[in-house]
Amino acid sequence: MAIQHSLEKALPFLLARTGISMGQAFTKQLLPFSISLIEWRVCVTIYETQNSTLSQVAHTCSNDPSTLSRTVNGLIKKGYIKRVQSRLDKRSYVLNLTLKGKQVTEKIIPLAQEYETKALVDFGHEEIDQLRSLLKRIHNNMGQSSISQ
Amino acid sequence: MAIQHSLEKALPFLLARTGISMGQAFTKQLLPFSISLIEWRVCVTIYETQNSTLSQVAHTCSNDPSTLSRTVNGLIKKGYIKRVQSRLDKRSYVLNLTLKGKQVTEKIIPLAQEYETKALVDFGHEEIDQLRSLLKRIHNNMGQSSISQ
DNA sequence: CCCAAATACTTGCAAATGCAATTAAATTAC
DNA sequence: GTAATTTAATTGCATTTGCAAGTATTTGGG
Repeated sequence: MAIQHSLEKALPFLLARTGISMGQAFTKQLLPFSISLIEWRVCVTIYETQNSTLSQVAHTCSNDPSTLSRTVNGLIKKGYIKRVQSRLDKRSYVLNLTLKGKQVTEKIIPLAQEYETKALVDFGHEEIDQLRSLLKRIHNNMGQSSISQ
Repeated sequence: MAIQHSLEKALPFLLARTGISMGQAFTKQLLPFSISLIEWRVCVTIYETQNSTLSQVAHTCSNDPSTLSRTVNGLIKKGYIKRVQSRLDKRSYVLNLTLKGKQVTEKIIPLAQEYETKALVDFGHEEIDQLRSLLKRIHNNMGQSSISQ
């Protein structure tokens, strides 16, 4: 007899596939802007938290620094980001959007908000707030505890 | 002045990074079993829903069929899965676990449950249920509405 | 003060990924 | 019944990814 287990109840599974499908759908929205999903995430992260370093962005986005290093290089080539060596820690480079990068980001933000509204079309405000808070708690659990090592 | 926007409130972002970090953490748990995260997902999907076809598994996991085609080939080589052409629709192949595949899957299931428990350490039962239901609703919204096209 | 360990970032390289094109079969329209 | 369209799966190919190794810098212990 089969072990009692259900994918429909397995949260890591539900989370992963919801994240993947949202990502795929939003990637299509980004097509006209010639910006990839990960580039968008980096831009909006820096937009929000100025003077970020690469490792801070990597932590925020849960991506590998090596991946983001290349992403940032691409964004610098596109003229969206400027990178300056930190005076406090010469191993790090402080990242900021250029005017051009800021303009692109601000053009996409409303799109992202509209997209989110559609994805959560039948959700009430309290539900959205609760979902946010649950996700943040999980992310915290992941960062601290032994499970991520 | 900056547009009003916060990553900490953007659900697609929160979802993506939570899914990514959970995936990364569980990948490490799988290391001793020499099975990748996506292989595990395929196995447990087939474990639960016997006689699945590739496209059904792809839909369940929100992965590209071409990716899963290769994953399934690998799992067949490992002797975890058997693939038989469907009599009803000769374009499809019916997938099932072999005994060996079933044994491996059943060995990992408790680990996955334990892992989930750790990730949700400070969550009550109702919170977990609610999170599940919210995620499923989003996944539904994604599948149906115009946003995924 | 100095050496060992840790951290920030980059790069090489092999593996994974996803889009596009292909083949084969089933479905729909006429 | 046949032609056109859709669907299932695979494969080629270019891109992306992430681990491991390497360099540079900082931190901590003795």
